[in-house]
Amino acid sequence: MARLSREFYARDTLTVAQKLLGTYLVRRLNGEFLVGRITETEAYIGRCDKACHAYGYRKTARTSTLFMAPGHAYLYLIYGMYHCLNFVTEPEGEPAAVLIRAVESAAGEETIRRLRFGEKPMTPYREKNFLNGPGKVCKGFALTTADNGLDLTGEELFVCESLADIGLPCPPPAAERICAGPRIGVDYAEEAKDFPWRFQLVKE
DNA sequence: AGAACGATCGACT
DNA sequence: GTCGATCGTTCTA
Repeated sequence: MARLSREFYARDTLTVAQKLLGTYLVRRLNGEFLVGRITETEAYIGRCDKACHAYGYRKTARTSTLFMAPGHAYLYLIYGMYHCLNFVTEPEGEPAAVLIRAVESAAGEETIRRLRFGEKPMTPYREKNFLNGPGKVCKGFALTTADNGLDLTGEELFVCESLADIGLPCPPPAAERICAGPRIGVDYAEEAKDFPWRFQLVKE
C-alpha cells in the first residue's frame, strides 16, 4: 500500500503541517480500514516554541517520542480524559510534531461513529461535531497512549495521498485553500501563542 | 510527597 | 457564552 514515506515527515514542520492537509489518515483496526481526510493541523517545534512539550529540547519520559525518527506517532493524554495524535517531524533529534486537529470520515464510518458516540443516535449536532477536534479524532479512531510511538511507515497506522492508494474510489477534488491562524489552547505560551501555525482547509 | 496544570470536550445558562 | 470532569506529567522540596 502506498503511503507517505519517512522523508515526507523529515522536513520542516510548517511544510509538513500544510502538506498533510487533504491527505488520508488510515487506521487498521481488526482488519478494517478506518480512514479520515485530514482538514486541520497545527505545528509544534521544540527548538523555538514554548507551546511544544519539548520546548528547549526538554527530554522526559513523555517527550522521548518527539526525539524518535520522523514518521512516528506521538500520542499523549490531555485533561485526564482525552488523547491527541501527532506525527513526529524534522530530522531525528529535532523534537517537533504536527497535531492532527480534524478529519472528515472517508471510510469505515459505521465503526468510527460507534467508537465516537457508542449507540447514541446521530443528530445534526453530533454530525457537525463528529471529528472536528483532536480528542474527537482519537476517540473515533480508537487511538490512545497505547499507540504512542507507532511507526507510520508500518501497517497499523499511516497516511496516504489518495484513497486509490488503499484501493478505494476517489471523490472529485473540491475547491479549497489553506487558511493559517493562531493555534488553539496555547495562551500560556507567551510570544508563541500568536504564531500562525494552525492550518486548515476551507472551501472556496 | 504534594501541588499545579493542561495542544479538550460536552453539558448547561 | 461559562464551567466542571479527571489524571498523567512535571516541577518543587
